[in-house]
This record gives sequence, structure tokens and C-alpha cells, in this order.
Amino acid sequence: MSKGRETRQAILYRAVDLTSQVGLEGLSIGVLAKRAGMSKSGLYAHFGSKEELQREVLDAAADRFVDVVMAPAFREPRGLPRVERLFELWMWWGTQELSGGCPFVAAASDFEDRLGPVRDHLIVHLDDLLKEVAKTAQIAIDEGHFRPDLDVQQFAYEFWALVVVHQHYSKLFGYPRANERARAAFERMVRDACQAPVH
Amino acid sequence: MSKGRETRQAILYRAVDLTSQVGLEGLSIGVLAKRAGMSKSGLYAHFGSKEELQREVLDAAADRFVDVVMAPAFREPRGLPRVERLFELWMWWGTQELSGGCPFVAAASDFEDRLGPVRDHLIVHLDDLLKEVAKTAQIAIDEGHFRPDLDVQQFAYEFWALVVVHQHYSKLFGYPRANERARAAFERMVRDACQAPVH
DNA sequence: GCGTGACACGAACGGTCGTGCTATTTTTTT
DNA sequence: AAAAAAATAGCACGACCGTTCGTGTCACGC
Repeated sequence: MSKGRETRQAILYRAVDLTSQVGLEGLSIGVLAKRAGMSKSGLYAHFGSKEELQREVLDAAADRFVDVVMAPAFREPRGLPRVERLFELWMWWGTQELSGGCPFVAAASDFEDRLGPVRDHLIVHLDDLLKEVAKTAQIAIDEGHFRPDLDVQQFAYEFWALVVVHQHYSKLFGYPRANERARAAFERMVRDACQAPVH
Repeated sequence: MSKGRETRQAILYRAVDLTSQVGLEGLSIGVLAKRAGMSKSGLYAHFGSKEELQREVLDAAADRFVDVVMAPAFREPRGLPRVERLFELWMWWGTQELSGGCPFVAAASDFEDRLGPVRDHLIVHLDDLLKEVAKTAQIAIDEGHFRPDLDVQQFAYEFWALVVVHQHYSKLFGYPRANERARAAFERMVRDACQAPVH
């Protein structure tokens, strides 16, 4: 890898960390440059604009998410175990791996009202995440762990709801209490998904 | 009411609207002054600092929340009807009454990582909101609508989770779809809360 | 050895931010 | 109606923002 590509990757890695802490909007070129140990303009040369930087940060975060959450979860046996591991890893991702919180959640808060390419890019990523959850739930149906008439889209929505709120809650009311609540809610959700349909 | 108090109230009213759109952090004195039709310094004189303004905005939002959500909900019959109405009103509050979203949710996103009096103030308000939900659920237990062993704190947590994610989701994926998802999740939650405990 | 291109730097631009200061106008009180 | 008090405007500040520009510094092909 060329020198340019290398520093570019290094910048993006720090940028993901920083985004996790201050959001995609709060990400400032100056602060990021300081953290990367280089000048503003030197950094800026790697990205045509802040907007492009933001888009690339989303991609970099997605790559990291695959490495840290998706891939390990998919090494778990198909079905319920995989769903459960996915949830645990996701909570860990949003509170430990990136101590400032999931960059996607932060970005969603920042850009839900703004129009433009960054928002569009974000939506694609979020949609992708939800699809992955739905896919994992579908496998649990195929394995006979979840009931066959389960709405996997709805399952993904509620899964995402728990992940998002877990972050808010753990930041504001403390990690242990948040974990308890999130696990209890998830268990209830899984129990419902396992239940045979009432005839 | 003196002239000063009056304009102060008017400022805060617009400030709540603005906060709903840009968050408590993104709330800027200059923009707010423009919207209130006065100068920056003229507005600024009403509040010693931006921090005080932010704290007052939270209080003003809470007052408005009581008028628009809590009070109407509590005019509903005790128990399940009241819980359901509370949920509907809350969703409405976060997407229609304040088109930019619930100021508390916005504030939570902005201040979950920042320390200081504003964050402390926010936590008090959020804790209060959760307590109100728990209280409403407790009444539903007393009325025999919800099962007696229901964890009302947990119920409040999941209730809040649905409200928060409903806003993100409706902004990013559209209001109708978000409403469907939120209602389905809420119904599932209520069904579970009604179910008699398994012996 | 020279030219060339990739890479990083410092300085500066126009803009907005929160925050003070000093007048001036408006309201309230006497 | 005059005096006191309150409310608002005007202006300037330092800090930070994204962005641009000119310059310097290497490594490499000729």
C-alpha cells in the first residue's frame, strides 16, 4: 500500500473513533488532524471536502463493524445462538469497542433532519444493518428455533430499537443497569419469537 | 406578566421548536434571536449564558410535554386505555407537534457524552418521564389489566425504547412505515404485559 | 543531476459561534 | 410628566469552523 493510502486509512480509523464520541456532524477537521498528528491542510488533501470525509467514515465504520460484530457472530451456529451472539456483540460494539457509541447511531441522530448525500449514504448502511438482522432471524426460522410466521423485518426493527436505546441508556443511567434492561427486553423478544403461533 | 417575562416565554417557546430541529447543542443564540425577531444581545440578556438557556429550554419542553401529552393521556380512563393513549400521544409529540423530534431525545443524543449541569438536568427530566410511564403501567396493574408481576420499570424502559427509535426510524425511513412498526411492537409489548404469569 | 509528482505544511480567508460592553429605547413606578 | 428601572440594540472580541493557496520536501524515472 502506498504511503498516501496508508495515512488515509490511519486517518479514517481515528475518524471512526472520533465520530463515535462527537457524532458525524461534530467531527471537525482540526480536531481530527490533531489526533492524527498532522496538519489540517495535510489531512484535508486526502478528502475533497468534509462531506466526502463523512461518507468515507461511514464506510470505514461499516468495515470495522463487519470485523468486530458480524463476522464473529456468523461463526456461531445457525439459528438462535447466532441471533443471541449478534445482540451481545452489538451491545459491546456500541459501548466498549467504540466507547463513544455506535457511529451509525450517532450519525442517525445528526443526519435524520438534514438532506444530502451523506444522509443517503447513511440510510443505505442502516438498511443494510437491518437486513442483516432480518437475515439472521430468517435463518433461525429455517432452523426451527423461531416460529415460521415471525415477521423478520419487525424483528429487526425491534432489535435495532434495543441496540439504540441501550446506548442512550447506558451513557445516561450507567452501564450495568442498561445491560440488565436490554437483556431482559431481548429475552422477552426472543421468547415471543420462539412461541408457536396461537391457533 | 411583565414585558420581560413575556418575551422570555416567547423566546423559550421558539427555542423548544428550534431544539427539536437542531438539538440542544446545535441551538445557536444567533439563529434563535433571528427567529424571535430580536438581536443576539437583546436575547442574551434574558439568560446569563448558553448553558442556562439550555437548562431553561429543557424545563420549557417539559411544561409543553405535560400540556400536550401527559395531561390528555391522564384524562383517559385508568389502566390500559391510558397506557395506549400515552403511547399514541407520545409518538405524535415526537413527530407532529414538534416536527423536528422530541427535544429530550435530541438532547439525550447531544449530551450523553458531555458532563455538566445541563446533562444532570436532562437526566432528571428523563428519569421523570420514565417514572411517569412506570406509574401509568402500575395503575394498569392495579386495574387488573396488566399482570401483577409485571416489572413496571422494565416496561417503562421498553416503552421509551420504542418512542426513541420511532423518531429515528420515521425520519429516515418514512412516517407510515415507522408507525406500523412502532404500533406492532407496542401491541406485542402490551399483549405480553397482559398475559397472566405462567405457573 | 534534473524534473516530476505525491505528500504534507503553515498561513490566511470568510463565516459563525458564544460572550461581553456601552448606548439607547421602552416600560414601569412615582 | 418625571425619574427609575428594565429591556433591547449595536458593536467588537477571540475562538473555532471548513476551505484554499502557495510552498517545501521527499522519492523516483530520465
